[in-house]
Amino acid sequence: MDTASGKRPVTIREVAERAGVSISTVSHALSGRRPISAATKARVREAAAELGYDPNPNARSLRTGRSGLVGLILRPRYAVAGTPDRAETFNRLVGSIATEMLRHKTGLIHVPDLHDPAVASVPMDGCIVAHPYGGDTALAELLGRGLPVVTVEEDPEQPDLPWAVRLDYPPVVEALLEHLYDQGARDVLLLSGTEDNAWNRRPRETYLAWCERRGLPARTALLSEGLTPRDVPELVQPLLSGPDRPDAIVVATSDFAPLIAEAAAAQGLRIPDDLLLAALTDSEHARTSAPPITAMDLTHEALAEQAVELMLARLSGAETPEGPVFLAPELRLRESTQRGT
Amino acid sequence: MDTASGKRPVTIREVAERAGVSISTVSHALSGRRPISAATKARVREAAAELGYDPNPNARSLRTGRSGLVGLILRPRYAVAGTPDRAETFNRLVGSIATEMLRHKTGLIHVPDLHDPAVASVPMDGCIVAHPYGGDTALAELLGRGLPVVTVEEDPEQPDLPWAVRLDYPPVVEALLEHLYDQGARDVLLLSGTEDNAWNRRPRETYLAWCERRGLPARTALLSEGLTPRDVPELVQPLLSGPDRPDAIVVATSDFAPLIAEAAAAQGLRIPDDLLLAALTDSEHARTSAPPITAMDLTHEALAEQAVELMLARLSGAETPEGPVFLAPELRLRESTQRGT
DNA sequence: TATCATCATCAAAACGTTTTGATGAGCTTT
DNA sequence: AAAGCTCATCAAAACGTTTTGATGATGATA
Repeated sequence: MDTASGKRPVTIREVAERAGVSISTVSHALSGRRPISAATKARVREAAAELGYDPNPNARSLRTGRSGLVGLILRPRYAVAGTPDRAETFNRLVGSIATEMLRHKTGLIHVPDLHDPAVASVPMDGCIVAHPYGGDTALAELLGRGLPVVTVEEDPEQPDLPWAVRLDYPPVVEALLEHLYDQGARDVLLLSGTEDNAWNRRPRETYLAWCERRGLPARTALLSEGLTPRDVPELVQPLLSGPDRPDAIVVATSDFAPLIAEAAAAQGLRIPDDLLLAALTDSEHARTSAPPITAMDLTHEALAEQAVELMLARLSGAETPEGPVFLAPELRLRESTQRGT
Repeated sequence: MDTASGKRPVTIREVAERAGVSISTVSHALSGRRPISAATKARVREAAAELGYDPNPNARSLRTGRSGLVGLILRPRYAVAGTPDRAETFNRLVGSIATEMLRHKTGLIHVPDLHDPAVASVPMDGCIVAHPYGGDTALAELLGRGLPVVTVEEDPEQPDLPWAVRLDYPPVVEALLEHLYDQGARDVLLLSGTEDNAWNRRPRETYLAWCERRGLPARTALLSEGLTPRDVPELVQPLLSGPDRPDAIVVATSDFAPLIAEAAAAQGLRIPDDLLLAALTDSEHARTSAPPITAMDLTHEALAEQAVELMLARLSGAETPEGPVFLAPELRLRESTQRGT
């Protein structure tokens, strides 16, 4: 077969020659932006079909200034670092945005690396930045270029940036902490992740305020999202021994929750009887662990839906609210925080 | 702030003026394709940096004929139809390819709709078509355009199309069937999906051959991948009652396996004691069902890795094997097919 | 019959790059 | 000092569209 490669694509000029008209007539006939007689239009259509004409997207975009494509930059590094354990979050993030874009029949580009000059830049009409860092440089660059940007979660350094789809953490985190309190917890340890984004910052703020209000000690530590499962138990071990061990742990990265449960078991601590355990993301690990672990679901699908809709509305020139769209994470109460009644 | 929008991007002409050189000198200085004196090169670099110059990707691609972007067309409709239940497969497919592309710092475009003329076509140097249909029209169109194509799994009507990454089903499906036989199954029912792709065709062929060779009855039925969970039990119910009910079921779509288990339980059939049950994809549903269900893992991640590597090798002009790359699916034996010893 | 409006089509410019053949300045060689 | 080279830079063409002002033909009006 001659499907080999390097077959030169059909241009509008060849269509014009075949139909016996000028280039501009072809353009008008196909786009319908100027009246063309029915006969000519039919001849042009036929010629285009016979030749298999497909307009060169680069030429078109160069001329019109729009590509019809939306970019996607996914911030959390750990997700890309891509241990298989962390893949679920990444897949869900990417998959839900891709699904939404397909529903709207609009092309989506995963932008590989905005800053590397060796990487060709990408023709996009707008860009979705998911989970930006504090003072995110990529975000700043895109805004500096005047490109329409929609963020999923806010840049914590610029919380009032317009066109953000945000999660409303405080009420849900507080509900979780109150739940732990109800179950008897008086010494709650918070293990945050190390990426500087809204998901790590906001719940921490709420936690600190809650401890203060309740008159409880605030105890926090960091647990990098990039850790391998091997590393976690030994890091957590010392926190669980000794007389002043916490009676509840809230860990950000839910993939680590089962590992903490193991470490606890190794110390002879039962969950939930001796230690309550909850996570700030949901995941298969959390759902299927024994016992199942209470977690906050970030509702990535809903975030994706809102972000894509907002972006497409902006690009189509529709009126859009500049203020942030707030969504509520969902609390999934499971056995790890429910003591037998 | 003036990050509003519509800010006209910086062109190479402005950089040239600022640096006091010609346009072509700027191009050469930045690309290094012709020798430029160190002093001039520095001046150009500086001017570009100060202005925040970013070459227009459309103009560049128009001129060079390459965009540096790879397209992705994901065939299975049910995945896109996107009931949340089926999202796992879609996310894993998309996520693993996106991950690989990011690793290689190359942009990936989700191609929305190849045939809809209302949808702008997309500037890609090559395209990965995942799980093509039999006689796939999109695949044919891309090949017709002379675009480099790599398929994940083959078009079952054109199994010998070059540059495919394929799963080697027969040995693994046979191993599964033998396993069922060892566990006592003598009447195995196969419930295939309705999408016409390799994943539905190949295992079915192996099953029919195996039944023949073993002298067992071949019993197959269809269960559309697009069914909602509600529909499945009542469709399956009649197959499970009566004197000639099967003693083992292999169902393609693993999300349906737990539903079949429920239907069986409703008939008083215990798994694995009265009925063996296995699936031809793996999923969370299968892993966490009670009992956990034996399944064939299609190793999407490995497929993605091979496909992306093959595509990038072709685009970079490297020597690549035309013949298919074969990978083996992995059999995950679980309780649903293991009778107590 | 001469003039004017209408309609369909055309020619040319523009989008922002990369690429290539041409040009001029500065050295070396005779 | 004239001729030949090398090196750095430039001007112009080309990529394939869309868009717009111009043009010619046709039919209606005075």
